[in-house]
Amino acid sequence: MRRYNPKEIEPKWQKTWQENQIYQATESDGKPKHYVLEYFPYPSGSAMHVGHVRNYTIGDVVSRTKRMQGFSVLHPMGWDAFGLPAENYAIKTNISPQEAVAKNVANFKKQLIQMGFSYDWSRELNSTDPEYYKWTQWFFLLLFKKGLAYQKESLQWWCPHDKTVLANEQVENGRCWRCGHLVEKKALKQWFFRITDYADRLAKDLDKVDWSEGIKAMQRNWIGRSEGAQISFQVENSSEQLKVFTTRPDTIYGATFLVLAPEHKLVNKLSNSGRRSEIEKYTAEAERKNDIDRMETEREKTGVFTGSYGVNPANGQKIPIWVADYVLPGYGTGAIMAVPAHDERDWQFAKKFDLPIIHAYSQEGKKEDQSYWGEGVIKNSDKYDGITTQEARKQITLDLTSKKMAENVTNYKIRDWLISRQRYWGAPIPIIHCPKHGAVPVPEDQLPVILPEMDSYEPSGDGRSPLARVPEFVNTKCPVCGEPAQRETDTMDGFACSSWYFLRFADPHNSVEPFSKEKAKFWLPVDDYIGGAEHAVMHLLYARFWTKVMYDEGLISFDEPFSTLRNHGMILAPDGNKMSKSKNNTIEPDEIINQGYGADSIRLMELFIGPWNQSANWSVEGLAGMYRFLQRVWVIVFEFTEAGESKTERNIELELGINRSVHKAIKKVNSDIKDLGFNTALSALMECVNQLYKMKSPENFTQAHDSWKTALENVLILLAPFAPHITEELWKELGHNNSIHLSAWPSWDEHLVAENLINLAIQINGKVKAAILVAANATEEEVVRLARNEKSVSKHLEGKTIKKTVYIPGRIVSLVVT
RNA sequence: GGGCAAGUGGCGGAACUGGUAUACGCGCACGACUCAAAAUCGUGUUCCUCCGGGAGUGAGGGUUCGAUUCCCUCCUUGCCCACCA
Repeated sequence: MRRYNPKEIEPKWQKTWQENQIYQATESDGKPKHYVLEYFPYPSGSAMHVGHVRNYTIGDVVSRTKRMQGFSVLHPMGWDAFGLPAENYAIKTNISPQEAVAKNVANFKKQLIQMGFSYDWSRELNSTDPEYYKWTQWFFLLLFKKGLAYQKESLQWWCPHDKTVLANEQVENGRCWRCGHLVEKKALKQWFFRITDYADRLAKDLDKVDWSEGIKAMQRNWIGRSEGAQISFQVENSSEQLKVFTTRPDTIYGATFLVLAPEHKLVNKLSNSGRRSEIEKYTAEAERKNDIDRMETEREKTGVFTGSYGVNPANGQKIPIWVADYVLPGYGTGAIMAVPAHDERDWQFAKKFDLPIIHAYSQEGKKEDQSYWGEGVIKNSDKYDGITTQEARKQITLDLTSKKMAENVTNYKIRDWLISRQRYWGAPIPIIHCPKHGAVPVPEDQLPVILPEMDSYEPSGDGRSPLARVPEFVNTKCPVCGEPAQRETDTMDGFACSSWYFLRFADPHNSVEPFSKEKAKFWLPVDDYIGGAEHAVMHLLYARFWTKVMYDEGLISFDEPFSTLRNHGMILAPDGNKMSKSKNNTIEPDEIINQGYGADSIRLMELFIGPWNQSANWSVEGLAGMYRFLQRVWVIVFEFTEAGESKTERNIELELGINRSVHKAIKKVNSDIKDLGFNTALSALMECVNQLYKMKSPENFTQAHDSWKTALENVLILLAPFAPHITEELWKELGHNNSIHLSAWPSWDEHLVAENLINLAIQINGKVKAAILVAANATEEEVVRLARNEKSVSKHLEGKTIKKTVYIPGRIVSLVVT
C-alpha cells in the first residue's frame, strides 16, 4: 500500500484540474445557476493566514456541493487591489504600486491554488486593470449624469498620516480605519455620491434579503432612519423662525429651552450684543475641540445662553435659546427643543445650568427625579391630556401643521458618501474642469482615463493629489469647447471598485460594456455571499446603493445584489487573539502544508473546529486528528482494492450493515450541509468511516465486494467537497477515469436508514430509570407492558399506583407514580 | 446607554419540533505491537459515591409527566453602534 502523502498528490491534482478547466462556469448547459462569491481579497504584503482561508473554504465547499448537485456554479476570484494598503506597502518597500500588486497577487493566487479551491480562473479580474477601472469610471459618470455625484466644499475628516480624506464610515472612534491615527477636520472641495437619496430604500429593502439580523441591524443603525416632526419656534422680537427636529412632538409642552449647535447659521444673529463675546468664545472653542472629545458621551455638558427667546407654537410660552455642543450640526436642523423631563441629555443640561423642568409623573402619581422616555399617557398639556403619547404625537403635529408651524419629516444619520481621495493609487475621477463649462465628464470614448506612472507618488499633504504634479496628465482640452482645461486629480475611494465587481464576474472580458445584460440576468443576484462582518456597513451598503442606481437605469433587473449573506466567524490565534503580523501569532497554510499535513487536513480543520458562523481559536493539535481521519479513509480504500474481487459466498448481513451505515451518513450530510453545518456533517462522516473501519477485513471485502465498492464511492463523494485532493486520488484508485468532482451527489434509501428495533427510554416521575429495545411497529399497549415489566422499572413501581402514562413513539415512555 | 451573538466535560464542540445531555474530534490514562521510540490499533475517560444510587448544561425562579431547548429575573463574555434629539 502506498502511503498517504499530501505533498505528492495535492499539487498533481491542482495541475490536472487547471489543465482540464473542470471548474469553468458555463451559461449554456441548461442547468440552474448558483453564484457563490467570497469577498475578493485585498492582496497585501503579508500572506494569507488560516483565518482568511476559512472564508474561502466555506465558499468552496458550497460551490463544490452545488456543482455535484447539478447546478451550473459560478465561483470566481479577483483582486481588490487599489487603495491605501497596496500603496503604503509599495512606499515602504520602495517599489511601484503596480509592481507591488503584481507580486502580492501572484503570492495570494499561489496560496489559493495550493488550498485546492475550485475557482473559475478564466474569470479572474483585477480592479487596477484599466480594462476594469474603465467601467468603474463609466459608473462614476453614470452617477454624475444622474445627479448622484457632486462636488462640495466642506469640512471633512482628514487623516494626517495617510494624507487623505476619509468617508464617515472609515472613521472609527475618531481614528483612521487603516492606520489608526487620530483624524482631523479639514475644509476641502470634495466629490460625494448622493447615497442619502437612497437611504429609505436601503433601509426598507433589508426586509427582502436573507442576511443575519446582526448585519441588518448594523445597516439600519448606520442609515439611522427616524420619523418625526420639524417644528418652528418664532424668535421673539425677530422675523426669524427657529426650526427644530424632534421624534417626540408629544412632549412639546415640556419644552423649557431651545439649543443650537455652535455651527448653526443663526447663532450670530440671535446673540445678544451684551453676550456676544462670550458666545463667540464658546463657538470658537467648540470648533477647535477635538472631535473625539466632542463625541464623548460621559463629558459634562457645556453651553452658553444667547440672550434670545423663542415662542413655543403649542402654548405660546417664551423659552430661552442656548448654544451647546451636545447638539450636532449635521443632523436634523442642527437645533433642538429641549425637554428635560423626557430626554436624558436635556435633563443633564437643565440640571447643570439650572433651567426649568416640567417633571414627568410615574403611574402611581409620583414625581420623577429623572427623565422618562417611555410611552404613557399625556399630562400637563392642555387639551391633549389623557390621550396616549403615540396618539398625541400624531395629533399635535397635525394641529401645528395646520398652523404652518410643523411638518412631518424623516431624518437619517447616514451622510453622503465622500468618494474622492488625494492619493495616487486609485481610479482617476473622469472629470475635466473647464473655466467656462465647469466640471465636464470625460466622453465615454475617451475612457479609461489612465492612471499615469509616476516615479514619486507619495502624497504631499497639502490636500492635493500627487497626480496634480503631472502636467501631461492635468493639462487637457475641454470636451465641450476645446479650450485648455484641467483634469480632476483626485482618485476614487477603493470602495467604488468593489461596488460592482460581482457584476463584472458575469462577463469579465466584455470590452464594449461593463457587462452584458443577458449574462448579468443569468448569473445574478449572488446566491451565497460569504465574508466577515468587517464589511457590514461599508462595502455592503455601497454595493447595494450602486445596484439600486443600476436598477433604476435599467441595466439590471434586480435591486438587491446579494440574496443570501453568510457571515463566517473569525479564526483566532491559539492564544485567543486576532491573528496579526504585529502580534507575531499568524499561522499560514504554507507552513502546515510544508510540515506534510496537506491542504485537505487544513480545510477539514477550518470547518470541524466549530459552527461556521462562530469564531474559534485555531488548534494545532486538532489538525493531527483531521489527518488521522483522512488516513483511515485512505487505508480502507487501498485495503479494499488490494483484497481483489474473488466472489465467495455473499454475506447479506454484512452488506446490510455497510449500506445502512453509509446511507445514514448520506442523509445526515445532506441535511447538515443545507444550513452549512459542516462540523456536524464531518462528524457524521467520521462516524461512518469508523464503523466501516471496524467492519473491514480481507474476507469481508471479498464477501461483499459490490456493497463495499458503492459504499466507498459514496463516502468519497460526500467527502469530496471538503477534501478534494485525497478523494480524487482514491476515486482513481477505485478505477474511475473521470473527476470525482464532476460526479453526481448521492441520495439515500429511507428503508435502509430506518431502524426496526428502537431503544426506548423509560422515565419514572421525570427521571430516566431504564431503556428497552422494542420493535419499531410495536403498539402502545405492548410498549407500556414491556416497560412496566422491565426489572429496573418494576421495582420502583412496587406499592405505588400509576397516575399517568405518557408514550411518545420512538422516544420515551414516561410513568407518573405516587 | 442601545442593538446583536453566546455561556454545556480537562479543551473545541453535539443534541431533530420540549423526549436517554456530553455525538464527533483533541487531550489524558491503560493495554497491544516494538529491543526501544514514533506511528498505528484496542479499551476507558462529566462529577460525587458507603456501588444502592445521587448531582449535573452561567445563577435563581416558573410552566410541564419531562427543559440545554419555552417564560421571568439576574450575572458574565464577545462584536457593532453610541450626545443622531
